[in-house]
Amino acid sequence: MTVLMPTIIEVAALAGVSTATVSRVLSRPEQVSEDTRLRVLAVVRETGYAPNVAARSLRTLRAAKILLTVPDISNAFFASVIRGAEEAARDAGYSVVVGDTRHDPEVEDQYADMLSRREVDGLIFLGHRLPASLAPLMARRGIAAPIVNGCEYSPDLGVPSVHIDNAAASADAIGHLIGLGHRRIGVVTGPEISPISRDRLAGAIDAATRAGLRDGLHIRVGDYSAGPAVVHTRDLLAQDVTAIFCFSDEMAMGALSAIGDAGLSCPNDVSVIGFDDLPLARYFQPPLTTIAQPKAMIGRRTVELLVDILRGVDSPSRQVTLDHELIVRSSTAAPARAPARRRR
Amino acid sequence: MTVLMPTIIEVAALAGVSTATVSRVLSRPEQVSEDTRLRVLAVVRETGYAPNVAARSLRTLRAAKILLTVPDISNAFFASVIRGAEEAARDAGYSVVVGDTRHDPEVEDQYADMLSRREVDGLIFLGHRLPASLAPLMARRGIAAPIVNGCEYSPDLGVPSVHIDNAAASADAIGHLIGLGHRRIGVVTGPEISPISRDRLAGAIDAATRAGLRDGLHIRVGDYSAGPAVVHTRDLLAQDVTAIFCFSDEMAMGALSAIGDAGLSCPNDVSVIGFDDLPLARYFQPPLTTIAQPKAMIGRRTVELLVDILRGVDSPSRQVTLDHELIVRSSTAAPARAPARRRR
DNA sequence: GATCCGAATGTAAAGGATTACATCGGATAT
DNA sequence: ATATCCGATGTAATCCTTTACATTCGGATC
Repeated sequence: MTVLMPTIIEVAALAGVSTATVSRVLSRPEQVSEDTRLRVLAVVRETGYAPNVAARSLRTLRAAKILLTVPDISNAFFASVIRGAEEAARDAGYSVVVGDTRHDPEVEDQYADMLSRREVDGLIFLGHRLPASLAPLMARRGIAAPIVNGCEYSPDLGVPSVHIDNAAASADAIGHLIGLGHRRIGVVTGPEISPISRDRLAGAIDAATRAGLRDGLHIRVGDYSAGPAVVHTRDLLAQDVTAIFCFSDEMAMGALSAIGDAGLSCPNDVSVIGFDDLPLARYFQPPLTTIAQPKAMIGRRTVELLVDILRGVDSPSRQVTLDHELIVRSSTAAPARAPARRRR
Repeated sequence: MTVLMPTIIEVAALAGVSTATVSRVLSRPEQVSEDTRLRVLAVVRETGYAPNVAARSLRTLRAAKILLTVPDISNAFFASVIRGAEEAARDAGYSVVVGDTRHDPEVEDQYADMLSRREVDGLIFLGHRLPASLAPLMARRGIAAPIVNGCEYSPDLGVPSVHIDNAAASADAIGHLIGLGHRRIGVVTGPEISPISRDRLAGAIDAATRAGLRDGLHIRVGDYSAGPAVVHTRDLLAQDVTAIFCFSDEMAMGALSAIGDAGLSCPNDVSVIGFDDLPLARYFQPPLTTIAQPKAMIGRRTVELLVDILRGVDSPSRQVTLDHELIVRSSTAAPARAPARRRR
């Protein structure tokens, strides 16, 4: 290992070939005779040479980087998506730049500028907002723009996306509760602006309506985080619901906390069902019944979709729907005969 | 917004100046007369021009990027550190590339190569291993190498780092339990190889020894994750401990789960204390007593340290110790008079 | 033996920004 | 009026790689 990384020129000189040949050995080895190839490779190994990415990127107009923005990086759900995306990206020769937008449109725009500036080749965003500064690009390139959405499928965005069937998943959750005998069910949603939350709500209402229990649904608007869910749960308990469906496991955690605080017990007095199947969900008290999303796979497929676009591959599907799964643990049970009443 | 991003040459032509002047307007505005500056800025705004980062990076040998590797991105603890790092990086004009090494030395090496290749300007690693491929760089540049560690302070690494006083924090936790009257205390540590875990263990043993309770400490080696902590907790309950100190909140969650499974209750039968103060810790059942680490601040300070190094600033301190705090919630209480016995 | 072909390799332009150095013009000093 | 200086700007080299096009050479074809 030399003090400074050698350039392709030095490698070429040492191997007694031109820089073009060195470059070819590294990127299109089949074009080079075996003799030459081995000689060059030996020099590369000796010197520890690695191509300068800036020069390469300048010449090729490719950055070999993908920007992945998440609305809240401290949300465990996104962590798994990121992991899946990183793995897929590495497989495809890209690295991932993770951007935490903190739900801030201004920050979203800042990150989106990296795409305009060609600092990254493509963008995957897990929120529901397409950054404003990308509108011209979308208008120009449409579906061929190197932009992919994860989770928050929204047809009017016109962006390829990877997601589960949120309405169906939600219907499964409600169906599970109704099947257990619940008739008064609380629902804690995500923000109203979130398409994902709207889909889930539609699915829940639909399932309840089909069972003739539309009026048994008590809906509260949450924001996927635990704090507000605690408040909503208190409120729902006052409505004598026997079960609560939270649109995220974090909110389910808040619900369990509120149920305990109220002197009630889950699932004896109130059942709780979550959404996401976080790694910790099985360690909740009681272990949480929830809808599992294939988090890592969502990350992986968004990257694959994006890489297809970057390579100009005509992918058959620009909307990928992955399977969800209802994971039944111990936080759901048949309701007690008499409606639960809060003690103390 | 034109179809293709214009180059500095076009901007220069439109503004009737040389490319040098455009460049100066953007990076050293004080060197340019106000007239010219305003004229150039107007053209920049009109055309939506932004410098090509590859060209800039090629010329300046700076990538304006920092690589941040974490051993496990799905661990909520790291999420907060990442967020702090990203914010600080953006403040300093850098963006952060997050790498998830999954505790895999090979992946660590792959990421470290990005530094050798000058793909990033510096590296922050949150694990305890300095990637092997960086040894030559460290040997050459020593403390001036653009490498910083977060959390896992290890003097022999010779790398600047940002961390809390883990031994003292751990002693605080044990002191809290002893103060409540606990005499048989379980400790679930991190992996033996983790310096952070060793420091915490040393602090715990030290505190117990000072109180004459060295023999009351029952130590089990965990790995910061919930699963193994469940098993260790079962084991510790069989030893009739009245309190358990876990070196991470995730493990505390596992402990709580195991305590519930054993038909015991926290804190009545067994107290539990964690480490990290994850955002969700307050929603555990019961709300978790834990040691708070300034997670975001750790991220922020690592970046600041690294940026100082990159700028050649002679920072006074290469080891930053941040404050921790014992957060007392409801998972710790005085032990019951009679030693807890497992029911059923 | 001349011609052609193709595989292997070389030459040199291009990619876009930064910056050391050169130049210019006007103000200041003498 | 001349010499000097300084601020503002321009010129052109440089960063390193990729790749279109040119060249070379041995072998096949006629």
